[in-house]
Amino acid sequence: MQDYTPAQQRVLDAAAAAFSEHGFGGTSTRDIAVRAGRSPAAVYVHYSSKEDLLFAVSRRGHEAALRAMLDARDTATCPHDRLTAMVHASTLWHLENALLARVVQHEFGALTEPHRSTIAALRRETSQLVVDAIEDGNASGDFDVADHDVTGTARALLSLAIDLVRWFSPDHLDRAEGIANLNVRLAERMVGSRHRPPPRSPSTGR
Amino acid sequence: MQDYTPAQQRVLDAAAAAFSEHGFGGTSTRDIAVRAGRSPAAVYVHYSSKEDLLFAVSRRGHEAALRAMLDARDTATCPHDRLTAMVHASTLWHLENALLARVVQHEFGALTEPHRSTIAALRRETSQLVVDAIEDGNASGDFDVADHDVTGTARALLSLAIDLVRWFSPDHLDRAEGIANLNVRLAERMVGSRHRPPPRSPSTGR
DNA sequence: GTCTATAGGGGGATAGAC
DNA sequence: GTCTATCCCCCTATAGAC
Repeated sequence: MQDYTPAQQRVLDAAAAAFSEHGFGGTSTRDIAVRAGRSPAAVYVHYSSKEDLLFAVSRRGHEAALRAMLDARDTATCPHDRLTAMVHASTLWHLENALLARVVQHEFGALTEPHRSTIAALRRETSQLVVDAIEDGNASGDFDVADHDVTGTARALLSLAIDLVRWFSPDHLDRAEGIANLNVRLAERMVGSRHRPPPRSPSTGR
Repeated sequence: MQDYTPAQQRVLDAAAAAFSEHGFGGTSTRDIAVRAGRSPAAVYVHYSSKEDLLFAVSRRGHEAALRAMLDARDTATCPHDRLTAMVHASTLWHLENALLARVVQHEFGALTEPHRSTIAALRRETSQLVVDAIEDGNASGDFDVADHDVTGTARALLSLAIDLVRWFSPDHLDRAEGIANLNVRLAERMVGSRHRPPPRSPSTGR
Protein backbone atom coordinates (compact mmCIF):
# COMPACT_ATOMS: atom_id res chain seq x y z
CA MET A 1 0.00 0.00 0.00
CA GLN A 2 1.19 3.49 -0.72
CA ASP A 3 -0.10 7.00 -0.79
CA TYR A 4 -0.85 9.10 -3.81
CA THR A 5 -1.07 12.85 -4.24
CA PRO A 6 -4.47 14.21 -5.30
CA ALA A 7 -3.13 14.70 -8.82
CA GLN A 8 -1.81 11.14 -8.98
CA GLN A 9 -5.08 9.82 -7.63
CA ARG A 10 -7.06 11.74 -10.20
CA VAL A 11 -5.02 10.33 -13.08
CA LEU A 12 -5.21 6.88 -11.53
CA ASP A 13 -9.00 6.98 -11.34
CA ALA A 14 -9.24 8.27 -14.89
CA ALA A 15 -7.01 5.47 -16.12
CA ALA A 16 -9.00 2.82 -14.26
CA ALA A 17 -12.23 4.04 -15.85
CA ALA A 18 -10.70 4.20 -19.33
CA PHE A 19 -8.99 0.81 -19.12
CA SER A 20 -12.17 -0.74 -17.81
CA GLU A 21 -14.24 0.67 -20.64
CA HIS A 22 -11.93 0.20 -23.62
CA GLY A 23 -9.24 -2.21 -22.43
CA PHE A 24 -5.57 -1.32 -22.07
CA GLY A 25 -4.81 -1.52 -25.77
CA GLY A 26 -7.94 0.39 -26.71
CA THR A 27 -7.23 3.29 -24.36
CA SER A 28 -5.24 6.32 -25.46
CA THR A 29 -3.23 8.42 -23.05
CA ARG A 30 -5.17 11.37 -24.44
CA ASP A 31 -8.41 9.77 -23.26
CA ILE A 32 -6.95 9.35 -19.80
CA ALA A 33 -5.75 12.94 -19.75
CA VAL A 34 -9.17 14.28 -20.75
CA ARG A 35 -10.92 12.22 -18.06
CA ALA A 36 -8.46 13.49 -15.49
CA GLY A 37 -8.90 17.10 -16.65
CA ARG A 38 -5.23 17.36 -17.57
CA SER A 39 -3.16 17.76 -20.70
CA PRO A 40 -1.59 14.62 -22.20
CA ALA A 41 1.84 15.74 -21.02
CA ALA A 42 0.72 16.10 -17.39
CA VAL A 43 0.13 12.34 -17.20
CA TYR A 44 3.83 11.68 -17.71
CA VAL A 45 4.81 13.82 -14.74
CA HIS A 46 3.26 11.19 -12.48
CA TYR A 47 3.70 7.98 -14.47
CA SER A 48 6.49 7.16 -16.86
CA SER A 49 4.40 5.25 -19.38
CA LYS A 50 0.91 3.92 -20.08
CA GLU A 51 1.99 0.51 -18.85
CA ASP A 52 3.34 2.05 -15.64
CA LEU A 53 -0.09 3.57 -15.11
CA LEU A 54 -1.75 0.19 -15.65
CA PHE A 55 0.61 -1.27 -13.08
CA ALA A 56 -0.36 1.38 -10.52
CA VAL A 57 -4.06 0.74 -11.16
CA SER A 58 -3.63 -3.01 -11.01
CA ARG A 59 -1.52 -2.98 -7.86
CA ARG A 60 -3.88 -0.66 -6.05
CA GLY A 61 -6.83 -2.85 -6.98
CA HIS A 62 -5.17 -6.11 -6.03
CA GLU A 63 -4.08 -4.66 -2.70
CA ALA A 64 -7.56 -3.39 -1.91
CA ALA A 65 -9.15 -6.73 -2.75
CA LEU A 66 -6.57 -8.55 -0.66
CA ARG A 67 -7.14 -6.18 2.24
CA ALA A 68 -10.88 -6.81 2.10
CA MET A 69 -10.31 -10.55 2.34
CA LEU A 70 -7.77 -10.22 5.16
CA ASP A 71 -10.17 -8.08 7.17
CA ALA A 72 -12.95 -10.62 6.65
CA ARG A 73 -10.72 -13.48 7.67
CA ASP A 74 -9.70 -11.76 10.90
CA THR A 75 -13.24 -11.09 12.07
CA ALA A 76 -14.20 -14.77 12.16
CA THR A 77 -13.54 -17.37 14.81
CA CYS A 78 -14.35 -20.70 13.18
CA PRO A 79 -13.47 -22.21 9.78
CA HIS A 80 -17.03 -21.93 8.47
CA ASP A 81 -17.41 -18.27 9.37
CA ARG A 82 -13.93 -17.50 8.15
CA LEU A 83 -14.53 -18.91 4.70
CA THR A 84 -18.00 -17.46 4.27
CA ALA A 85 -16.84 -14.04 5.45
CA MET A 86 -14.08 -14.15 2.87
CA VAL A 87 -16.45 -15.17 0.08
CA HIS A 88 -18.88 -12.45 1.08
CA ALA A 89 -16.17 -9.80 1.27
CA SER A 90 -14.55 -10.81 -1.99
CA THR A 91 -17.87 -10.86 -3.83
CA LEU A 92 -18.90 -7.51 -2.44
CA TRP A 93 -15.54 -5.96 -3.26
CA HIS A 94 -15.76 -7.06 -6.88
CA LEU A 95 -19.30 -5.67 -7.13
CA GLU A 96 -18.72 -2.38 -5.37
CA ASN A 97 -15.51 -1.76 -7.30
CA ALA A 98 -16.60 -3.37 -10.54
CA LEU A 99 -14.78 -1.00 -12.89
CA LEU A 100 -11.47 -1.22 -11.07
CA ALA A 101 -11.95 -4.95 -10.56
CA ARG A 102 -12.43 -5.43 -14.27
CA VAL A 103 -9.00 -3.94 -14.93
CA VAL A 104 -7.55 -6.02 -12.12
CA GLN A 105 -8.94 -9.25 -13.51
CA HIS A 106 -8.84 -8.77 -17.27
CA GLU A 107 -5.74 -6.69 -18.01
CA PHE A 108 -3.09 -8.77 -16.29
CA GLY A 109 -1.78 -9.89 -19.69
CA ALA A 110 -0.92 -6.33 -20.67
CA LEU A 111 1.59 -5.97 -17.82
CA THR A 112 5.27 -6.33 -18.62
CA GLU A 113 8.08 -7.50 -16.39
CA PRO A 114 8.89 -6.79 -13.66
CA HIS A 115 5.39 -5.48 -12.98
CA ARG A 116 3.77 -8.73 -14.01
CA SER A 117 5.68 -10.68 -11.36
CA THR A 118 4.73 -8.23 -8.64
CA ILE A 119 1.05 -8.59 -9.46
CA ALA A 120 1.36 -12.35 -9.79
CA ALA A 121 2.68 -12.47 -6.22
CA LEU A 122 -0.37 -10.55 -4.96
CA ARG A 123 -2.61 -13.01 -6.78
CA ARG A 124 -0.88 -15.99 -5.23
CA GLU A 125 -1.25 -14.40 -1.80
CA THR A 126 -4.98 -13.94 -2.35
CA SER A 127 -5.48 -17.49 -3.61
CA GLN A 128 -3.52 -18.87 -0.70
CA LEU A 129 -5.90 -17.20 1.75
CA VAL A 130 -8.76 -19.19 0.30
CA VAL A 131 -6.78 -22.41 0.14
CA ASP A 132 -5.79 -22.02 3.79
CA ALA A 133 -9.36 -21.32 4.86
CA ILE A 134 -10.62 -24.43 3.08
CA GLU A 135 -7.85 -26.60 4.46
CA ASP A 136 -8.60 -25.41 7.99
CA GLY A 137 -12.22 -26.47 7.70
CA ASN A 138 -11.29 -29.70 6.03
CA ALA A 139 -8.86 -30.57 8.83
CA SER A 140 -11.34 -29.71 11.57
CA GLY A 141 -14.06 -31.80 9.94
CA ASP A 142 -16.27 -28.78 9.32
CA PHE A 143 -15.83 -29.20 5.56
CA ASP A 144 -15.79 -32.15 3.20
CA VAL A 145 -14.18 -30.94 0.01
CA ALA A 146 -15.18 -32.52 -3.31
CA ASP A 147 -12.62 -35.01 -4.63
CA HIS A 148 -10.30 -33.77 -1.84
CA ASP A 149 -9.32 -31.08 -4.35
CA VAL A 150 -8.66 -28.04 -2.17
CA THR A 151 -6.87 -25.92 -4.75
CA GLY A 152 -9.47 -26.65 -7.39
CA THR A 153 -12.27 -25.76 -5.00
CA ALA A 154 -10.47 -22.56 -4.06
CA ARG A 155 -10.18 -21.69 -7.73
CA ALA A 156 -13.90 -22.22 -8.15
CA LEU A 157 -14.80 -20.10 -5.12
CA LEU A 158 -12.68 -17.24 -6.41
CA SER A 159 -14.33 -17.55 -9.83
CA LEU A 160 -17.75 -16.98 -8.29
CA ALA A 161 -16.68 -13.48 -7.30
CA ILE A 162 -14.24 -12.67 -10.08
CA ASP A 163 -16.45 -13.56 -13.04
CA LEU A 164 -19.02 -11.01 -11.90
CA VAL A 165 -16.82 -8.21 -13.21
CA ARG A 166 -17.41 -9.47 -16.75
CA TRP A 167 -20.94 -8.05 -16.76
CA PHE A 168 -21.69 -6.23 -13.50
CA SER A 169 -21.95 -2.45 -13.61
CA PRO A 170 -22.51 0.15 -10.89
CA ASP A 171 -26.11 0.41 -12.16
CA HIS A 172 -26.80 -2.92 -10.47
CA LEU A 173 -25.44 -2.05 -7.04
CA ASP A 174 -28.79 -2.66 -5.37
CA ARG A 175 -28.38 -6.34 -6.23
CA ALA A 176 -24.90 -6.62 -4.72
CA GLU A 177 -25.87 -7.83 -1.28
CA GLY A 178 -28.17 -10.52 -2.69
CA ILE A 179 -25.45 -11.82 -4.99
CA ALA A 180 -22.92 -11.87 -2.17
CA ASN A 181 -25.32 -13.82 0.03
CA LEU A 182 -26.02 -16.34 -2.72
CA ASN A 183 -22.30 -16.83 -3.29
CA VAL A 184 -21.95 -17.54 0.43
CA ARG A 185 -24.67 -20.23 0.28
CA LEU A 186 -23.09 -21.76 -2.80
CA ALA A 187 -19.66 -21.72 -1.16
CA GLU A 188 -21.01 -23.57 1.87
CA ARG A 189 -22.32 -26.27 -0.42
CA MET A 190 -19.19 -26.42 -2.54
CA VAL A 191 -16.93 -27.10 0.44
CA GLY A 192 -19.42 -29.57 1.94
CA SER A 193 -19.93 -27.50 5.06
CA ARG A 194 -21.57 -29.40 7.94
CA HIS A 195 -22.26 -26.14 9.67
CA ARG A 196 -26.07 -25.83 9.93
CA PRO A 197 -27.48 -22.32 9.69
CA PRO A 198 -30.48 -21.56 11.94
CA PRO A 199 -33.37 -22.80 9.74
CA ARG A 200 -36.03 -20.32 8.77
CA SER A 201 -39.62 -21.38 9.28
CA PRO A 202 -40.61 -23.62 6.35
CA SER A 203 -44.14 -22.19 6.29
CA THR A 204 -42.89 -18.65 5.77
CA GLY A 205 -39.89 -19.73 3.71
CA ARG A 206 -38.48 -17.52 0.99
CA MET B 1 -23.68 -21.43 -38.22
CA GLN B 2 -22.12 -20.71 -41.56
CA ASP B 3 -19.26 -21.87 -43.74
CA TYR B 4 -16.04 -20.09 -44.43
CA THR B 5 -13.62 -20.38 -47.32
CA PRO B 6 -10.11 -21.56 -46.40
CA ALA B 7 -8.85 -18.00 -46.78
CA GLN B 8 -11.58 -16.63 -44.52
CA GLN B 9 -10.91 -19.36 -41.99
CA ARG B 10 -7.21 -18.60 -41.96
CA VAL B 11 -7.79 -14.92 -41.27
CA LEU B 12 -10.39 -15.81 -38.66
CA ASP B 13 -7.99 -18.07 -36.78
CA ALA B 14 -5.25 -15.46 -36.97
CA ALA B 15 -7.58 -12.82 -35.59
CA ALA B 16 -8.73 -15.06 -32.75
CA ALA B 17 -5.14 -15.72 -31.71
CA ALA B 18 -4.20 -12.05 -31.91
CA PHE B 19 -7.30 -10.78 -30.08
CA SER B 20 -6.78 -13.41 -27.39
CA GLU B 21 -3.18 -12.41 -26.86
CA HIS B 22 -3.36 -8.61 -27.06
CA GLY B 23 -7.05 -7.77 -26.75
CA PHE B 24 -9.11 -6.18 -29.50
CA GLY B 25 -7.75 -2.68 -28.97
CA GLY B 26 -4.18 -3.92 -28.68
CA THR B 27 -4.29 -5.89 -31.92
CA SER B 28 -3.33 -4.31 -35.25
CA THR B 29 -4.73 -5.47 -38.55
CA ARG B 30 -1.11 -5.84 -39.66
CA ASP B 31 -0.52 -8.37 -36.88
CA ILE B 32 -3.54 -10.34 -38.03
CA ALA B 33 -2.37 -10.20 -41.64
CA VAL B 34 1.11 -11.46 -40.73
CA ARG B 35 -0.31 -14.34 -38.68
CA ALA B 36 -2.55 -15.26 -41.58
CA GLY B 37 0.32 -15.06 -44.08
CA ARG B 38 -1.42 -12.32 -46.03
CA SER B 39 -0.90 -8.66 -46.78
CA PRO B 40 -2.83 -6.13 -44.69
CA ALA B 41 -5.05 -5.35 -47.66
CA ALA B 42 -6.05 -9.01 -48.14
CA VAL B 43 -7.84 -8.98 -44.79
CA TYR B 44 -10.35 -6.43 -46.08
CA VAL B 45 -11.38 -8.64 -48.99
CA HIS B 46 -13.00 -10.98 -46.48
CA TYR B 47 -13.99 -8.65 -43.65
CA SER B 48 -14.99 -5.03 -43.95
CA SER B 49 -13.36 -3.83 -40.73
CA LYS B 50 -11.47 -4.99 -37.65
CA GLU B 51 -14.70 -4.92 -35.70
CA ASP B 52 -16.41 -7.04 -38.34
CA LEU B 53 -13.63 -9.56 -37.89
CA LEU B 54 -14.15 -9.56 -34.14
CA PHE B 55 -17.83 -10.16 -34.72
CA ALA B 56 -17.10 -13.17 -36.93
CA VAL B 57 -14.71 -14.61 -34.32
CA SER B 58 -17.15 -13.95 -31.49
CA ARG B 59 -20.16 -15.38 -33.29
CA ARG B 60 -18.30 -18.50 -34.34
CA GLY B 61 -17.11 -19.05 -30.77
CA HIS B 62 -20.49 -18.45 -29.17
CA GLU B 63 -22.16 -20.78 -31.65
CA ALA B 64 -19.62 -23.53 -31.02
CA ALA B 65 -20.00 -23.24 -27.25
CA LEU B 66 -23.77 -23.28 -27.57
CA ARG B 67 -23.63 -26.31 -29.84
CA ALA B 68 -21.48 -28.17 -27.31
CA MET B 69 -24.05 -27.52 -24.58
CA LEU B 70 -26.99 -28.48 -26.79
CA ASP B 71 -25.32 -31.77 -27.71
CA ALA B 72 -24.66 -32.50 -24.04
CA ARG B 73 -28.22 -31.70 -23.09
CA ASP B 74 -29.62 -34.04 -25.72
CA THR B 75 -27.59 -37.06 -24.65
CA ALA B 76 -29.04 -37.13 -21.13
CA THR B 77 -32.31 -38.61 -19.91
CA CYS B 78 -32.75 -37.21 -16.39
CA PRO B 79 -32.36 -33.73 -14.89
CA HIS B 80 -29.22 -34.64 -12.98
CA ASP B 81 -27.44 -36.11 -15.97
CA ARG B 82 -28.61 -33.30 -18.19
CA LEU B 83 -27.17 -30.59 -15.97
CA THR B 84 -23.91 -32.37 -15.25
CA ALA B 85 -23.39 -33.18 -18.92
CA MET B 86 -23.87 -29.53 -19.74
CA VAL B 87 -21.44 -28.39 -17.06
CA HIS B 88 -18.90 -30.94 -18.22
CA ALA B 89 -19.28 -29.97 -21.87
CA SER B 90 -19.16 -26.25 -21.20
CA THR B 91 -16.08 -26.57 -19.02
CA LEU B 92 -14.30 -28.77 -21.53
CA TRP B 93 -15.18 -26.46 -24.40
CA HIS B 94 -13.74 -23.44 -22.63
CA LEU B 95 -10.56 -25.37 -21.83
CA GLU B 96 -10.03 -26.98 -25.22
CA ASN B 97 -10.75 -23.71 -27.01
CA ALA B 98 -9.24 -21.42 -24.43
CA LEU B 99 -7.85 -18.82 -26.83
CA LEU B 100 -11.07 -18.46 -28.79
CA ALA B 101 -13.08 -18.63 -25.57
CA ARG B 102 -11.08 -15.76 -24.14
CA VAL B 103 -12.11 -13.56 -27.05
CA VAL B 104 -15.70 -14.76 -26.70
CA GLN B 105 -15.85 -13.92 -23.02
CA HIS B 106 -13.65 -10.84 -22.66
CA GLU B 107 -14.11 -8.85 -25.87
CA PHE B 108 -17.87 -8.49 -25.91
CA GLY B 109 -17.53 -4.83 -24.97
CA ALA B 110 -15.61 -4.05 -28.14
CA LEU B 111 -18.53 -5.06 -30.37
CA THR B 112 -20.70 -2.31 -31.84
CA GLU B 113 -24.34 -2.43 -32.84
CA PRO B 114 -25.91 -4.32 -34.42
CA HIS B 115 -23.28 -7.02 -33.80
CA ARG B 116 -23.50 -6.60 -30.06
CA SER B 117 -27.20 -7.43 -30.02
CA THR B 118 -26.67 -10.54 -32.13
CA ILE B 119 -24.06 -11.84 -29.71
CA ALA B 120 -26.16 -10.87 -26.71
CA ALA B 121 -28.96 -13.06 -28.06
CA LEU B 122 -26.61 -16.04 -28.30
CA ARG B 123 -25.55 -15.44 -24.71
CA ARG B 124 -29.14 -15.33 -23.50
CA GLU B 125 -29.83 -18.57 -25.33
CA THR B 126 -26.89 -20.25 -23.62
CA SER B 127 -27.85 -18.98 -20.17
CA GLN B 128 -31.42 -20.10 -20.69
CA LEU B 129 -30.26 -23.66 -21.33
CA VAL B 130 -28.73 -23.76 -17.87
CA VAL B 131 -31.70 -22.07 -16.24
CA ASP B 132 -34.06 -24.59 -17.85
CA ALA B 133 -31.93 -27.53 -16.77
CA ILE B 134 -31.89 -26.33 -13.17
CA GLU B 135 -35.62 -25.63 -13.15
CA ASP B 136 -36.33 -29.11 -14.48
CA GLY B 137 -34.42 -30.71 -11.64
CA ASN B 138 -35.93 -28.36 -9.11
CA ALA B 139 -39.45 -29.20 -10.28
CA SER B 140 -38.83 -32.94 -10.25
CA GLY B 141 -37.34 -32.80 -6.76
CA ASP B 142 -33.94 -33.94 -7.94
CA PHE B 143 -32.45 -30.55 -7.02
CA ASP B 144 -32.86 -28.18 -4.10
CA VAL B 145 -31.56 -24.84 -5.28
CA ALA B 146 -30.05 -22.43 -2.73
CA ASP B 147 -32.37 -19.58 -1.76
CA HIS B 148 -34.65 -20.76 -4.62
CA ASP B 149 -32.46 -18.56 -6.81
CA VAL B 150 -32.38 -20.40 -10.12
CA THR B 151 -30.99 -17.61 -12.27
CA GLY B 152 -28.32 -16.77 -9.72
CA THR B 153 -27.29 -20.39 -9.48
CA ALA B 154 -27.19 -20.64 -13.27
CA ARG B 155 -24.96 -17.58 -13.36
CA ALA B 156 -22.62 -19.21 -10.87
CA LEU B 157 -22.48 -22.51 -12.78
CA LEU B 158 -21.58 -20.67 -15.98
CA SER B 159 -18.89 -18.73 -14.13
CA LEU B 160 -17.17 -21.96 -13.11
CA ALA B 161 -16.46 -22.69 -16.77
CA ILE B 162 -16.11 -19.17 -18.12
CA ASP B 163 -13.63 -17.82 -15.60
CA LEU B 164 -11.16 -20.55 -16.58
CA VAL B 165 -10.34 -18.66 -19.78
CA ARG B 166 -8.78 -15.91 -17.67
CA TRP B 167 -5.71 -18.04 -16.96
CA PHE B 168 -5.94 -21.39 -18.75
CA SER B 169 -3.64 -21.98 -21.70
CA PRO B 170 -3.27 -24.90 -24.13
CA ASP B 171 -0.15 -25.89 -22.16
CA HIS B 172 -2.43 -27.17 -19.41
CA LEU B 173 -4.64 -29.35 -21.58
CA ASP B 174 -3.70 -32.49 -19.66
CA ARG B 175 -5.55 -31.04 -16.66
CA ALA B 176 -8.74 -30.31 -18.59
CA GLU B 177 -10.59 -33.52 -17.81
CA GLY B 178 -9.85 -33.23 -14.10
CA ILE B 179 -11.10 -29.67 -13.98
CA ALA B 180 -14.26 -30.58 -15.86
CA ASN B 181 -14.95 -33.43 -13.46
CA LEU B 182 -14.43 -31.20 -10.44
CA ASN B 183 -16.80 -28.61 -11.89
CA VAL B 184 -19.39 -31.38 -12.27
CA ARG B 185 -19.03 -32.37 -8.60
CA LEU B 186 -19.27 -28.75 -7.52
CA ALA B 187 -22.32 -28.20 -9.72
CA GLU B 188 -24.07 -31.18 -8.12
CA ARG B 189 -23.50 -29.63 -4.72
CA MET B 190 -24.50 -26.14 -5.81
CA VAL B 191 -27.90 -27.26 -7.07
CA GLY B 192 -28.44 -29.48 -4.04
CA SER B 193 -28.62 -32.65 -6.13
CA ARG B 194 -30.11 -35.62 -4.31
CA HIS B 195 -28.80 -37.93 -6.98
CA ARG B 196 -26.31 -40.23 -5.22
CA PRO B 197 -23.31 -41.31 -7.27
CA PRO B 198 -22.13 -44.91 -6.72
CA PRO B 199 -19.96 -44.44 -3.61
CA ARG B 200 -16.35 -45.45 -3.81
CA SER B 201 -15.04 -47.64 -0.99
CA PRO B 202 -14.27 -45.36 1.97
CA SER B 203 -11.19 -47.39 2.90
CA THR B 204 -9.64 -46.88 -0.52
CA GLY B 205 -11.10 -43.40 -0.95
CA ARG B 206 -9.58 -41.04 -3.51
C1' DG C 1 -8.17 -12.59 -54.43
C1' DT C 2 -3.75 -11.04 -53.70
C1' DC C 3 -0.29 -7.71 -53.94
C1' DT C 4 2.42 -2.85 -53.26
C1' DA C 5 1.82 1.65 -52.05
C1' DT C 6 -0.20 5.17 -49.58
C1' DA C 7 -3.70 8.27 -47.81
C1' DG C 8 -5.23 10.32 -43.64
C1' DG C 9 -5.49 10.19 -38.92
C1' DG C 10 -4.24 9.12 -34.12
C1' DG C 11 -0.87 6.90 -31.21
C1' DG C 12 2.88 7.28 -27.12
C1' DA C 13 5.98 10.18 -25.48
C1' DT C 14 9.02 14.53 -25.13
C1' DA C 15 10.68 19.67 -25.35
C1' DG C 16 10.57 23.82 -23.43
C1' DA C 17 7.91 27.90 -21.65
C1' DC C 18 5.64 29.40 -17.49
C1' DG D 1 3.36 20.58 -12.06
C1' DT D 2 0.93 22.09 -15.83
C1' DC D 3 0.61 23.80 -20.27
C1' DT D 4 1.11 24.08 -25.81
C1' DA D 5 3.33 22.29 -29.52
C1' DT D 6 5.32 18.68 -31.80
C1' DC D 7 8.21 14.53 -33.12
C1' DC D 8 7.97 10.26 -35.19
C1' DC D 9 5.81 6.16 -35.61
C1' DC D 10 2.09 3.01 -36.46
C1' DC D 11 -2.74 2.66 -37.12
C1' DT D 12 -7.10 1.42 -40.13
C1' DA D 13 -8.58 1.36 -44.45
C1' DT D 14 -8.42 2.21 -49.53
C1' DA D 15 -6.55 2.65 -54.54
C1' DG D 16 -5.17 0.46 -58.35
C1' DA D 17 -2.11 -3.03 -60.75
C1' DC D 18 -2.00 -7.92 -61.73
